[in-house]
Amino acid sequence: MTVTMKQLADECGFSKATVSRALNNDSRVKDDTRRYIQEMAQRYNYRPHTVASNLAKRQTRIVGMLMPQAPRGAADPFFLEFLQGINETLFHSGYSLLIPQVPLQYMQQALDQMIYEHRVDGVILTEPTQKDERMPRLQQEGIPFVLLGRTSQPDVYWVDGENRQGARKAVEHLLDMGHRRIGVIEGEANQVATANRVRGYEEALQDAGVNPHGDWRLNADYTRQGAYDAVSRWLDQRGHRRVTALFACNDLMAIGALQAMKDFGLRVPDDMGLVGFDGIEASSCVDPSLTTVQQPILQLGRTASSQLLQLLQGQCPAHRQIALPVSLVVRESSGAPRQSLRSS
Amino acid sequence: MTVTMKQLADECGFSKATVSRALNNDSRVKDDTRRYIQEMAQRYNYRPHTVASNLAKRQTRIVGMLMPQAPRGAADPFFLEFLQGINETLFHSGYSLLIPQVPLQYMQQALDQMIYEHRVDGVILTEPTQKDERMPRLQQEGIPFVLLGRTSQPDVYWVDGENRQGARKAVEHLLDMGHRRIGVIEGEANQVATANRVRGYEEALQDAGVNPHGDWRLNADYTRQGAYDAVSRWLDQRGHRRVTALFACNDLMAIGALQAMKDFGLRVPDDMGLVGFDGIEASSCVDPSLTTVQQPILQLGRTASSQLLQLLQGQCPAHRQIALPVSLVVRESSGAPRQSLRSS
DNA sequence: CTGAAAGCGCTAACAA
DNA sequence: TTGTTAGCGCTTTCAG
Repeated sequence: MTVTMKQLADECGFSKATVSRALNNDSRVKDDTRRYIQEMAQRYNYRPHTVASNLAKRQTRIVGMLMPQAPRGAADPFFLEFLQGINETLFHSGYSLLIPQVPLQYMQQALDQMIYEHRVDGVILTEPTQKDERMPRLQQEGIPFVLLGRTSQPDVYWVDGENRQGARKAVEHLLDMGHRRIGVIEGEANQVATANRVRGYEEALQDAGVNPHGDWRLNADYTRQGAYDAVSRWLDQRGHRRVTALFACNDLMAIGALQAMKDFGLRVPDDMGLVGFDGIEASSCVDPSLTTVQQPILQLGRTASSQLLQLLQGQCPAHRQIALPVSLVVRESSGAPRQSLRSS
Repeated sequence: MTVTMKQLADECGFSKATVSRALNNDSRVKDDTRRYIQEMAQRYNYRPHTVASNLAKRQTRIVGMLMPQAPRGAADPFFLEFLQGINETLFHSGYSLLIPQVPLQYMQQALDQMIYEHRVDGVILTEPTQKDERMPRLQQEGIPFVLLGRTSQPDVYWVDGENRQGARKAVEHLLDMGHRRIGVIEGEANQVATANRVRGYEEALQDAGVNPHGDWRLNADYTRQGAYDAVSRWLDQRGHRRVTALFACNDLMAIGALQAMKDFGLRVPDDMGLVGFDGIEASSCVDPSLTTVQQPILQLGRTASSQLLQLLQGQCPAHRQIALPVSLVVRESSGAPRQSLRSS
């Protein structure tokens, strides 16, 4: 039994136009009538028909988000927390988030739907790759978007953690703990974030006068299982014989590495130091707890979405590029003394 | 540079109506013209305007999902996997999922928006409480919905895991391992799932002739931290003095319990056996790995969404209530021998 | 099999 | 300050 605006208008004795204005707080309507109409709307339990309103306004009040490439994705707690930051912000501005969480092969199709079928007003992209073809598409269609991650294109709005510096801090910490031969578990190779984290790793070693050996690099895909497999193989092949610590490009992989080492009979940190990246909750739950680079995950989500909201409202955000600082959280896996969860 | 249906129609030399029919595979249009029009649509890169189409059809092709009450929610891996099952199914039918992941106090508001402002065609509810006021709302508005969880209302469509039987299996397993005094870490009290799991726990004990003691019940809220705190307090107060094993109503709480025991200096399973519920991925990652009751999480999501899709398409699903079986996965925390991740 | 015309419910010029 | 009049882009009777 829904009441339409026309019915409400008739009931009020005003025209649809006035009712529409009153409900949208247009300044051109007399205070009395606005109050009256709003009151009536309440009484008749009137609710605007979003779809109709959207059609007329040529908007959807929906923001699309393309989840990262499989096999990473919603399984990574990082993105969950990120999502929460986004949702929070959007909700308060009356926007909702649409996440076509689909298999990789449909990713393009999902983006097309969002863009060309007018399903969303704006988009949040994550996990940019070296030459990401999603951005030109969005630009061409004039759809506002914000990127989680960074790109060299100067006209793109992005938000990112300090990947390179974070990785540096992680590796410098391992160096401080006395390690010299430090390996790295890399995430997917085509991602910008991977490149930057690996760069930070290399720089730290370089500064310490250590020349990274080819055997010290393990390729994985940002998943736990992927890292577990890669590290297991590496251990089996005795690729680790001279390495005393590993820096993993994210926590999930660090956790996988931890398990592989356990299964191989290596103790962490005694036999092998380990540092992760992201600061997901699980990093504090594993045993030994994981030393990691804490990203301001929620904040990344909030920032990305509020940038996008500004764009959608036709404003021009103060900064196009925002890099948020990260911090090293020292726990057990890198060799520090045990600590309890009690303090948390 | 979007092309509208009118433009396409003009280009084709047909009327909008025919074009609309052709593109929607209406049988009343000649095969030749249909093919021709579809070809032209491709060529001109025509994309239907979803909002307009939705307005005319009085639908949105969007399904809303109300995430569980805080503090549980998107932080629980269970729901992520569940979500994935839903998304998969919906995507293949051209539906998308809207998840207003908002603070608890806005939950009602979010539901209202979805319902009354015609933002969604149907809803998936989770975590029913004893007297859940969301269902009457939806029923009154005639909005199709499916429940994850169960209810006594006979006319509601629901999908659920076998909570009671699962809990029984868990506790019977502990009994088999020689435990008699088995405690339970309960989830939020007002949830139906909690009641059923606790019931299963009680029944198993009863059948074994064990009379559960009041001290054996710990109250928590389905979160890791909540369980950590509850168990820590319990241990401090020496409430555990006669208990040799715990059944946690979900894995997250089991993990929290694990940490609390570690911090207290108790070894699992030697000093205290532990079994969880859900079978989230993390249950196999912790140390010791967690014996748990595996729910068919993905399948729950798929089933719930395909039930809903049927309702949305005006069909009548074969079953109103679907209870999917669960299975006990025995790992280390209940006293079984260590096992490697390699097999996974 | 195809077309004309009337909406879907709301917004936004343009008048008054 | 308010009302009139066209749409937004698509679907769907109802005729032909």
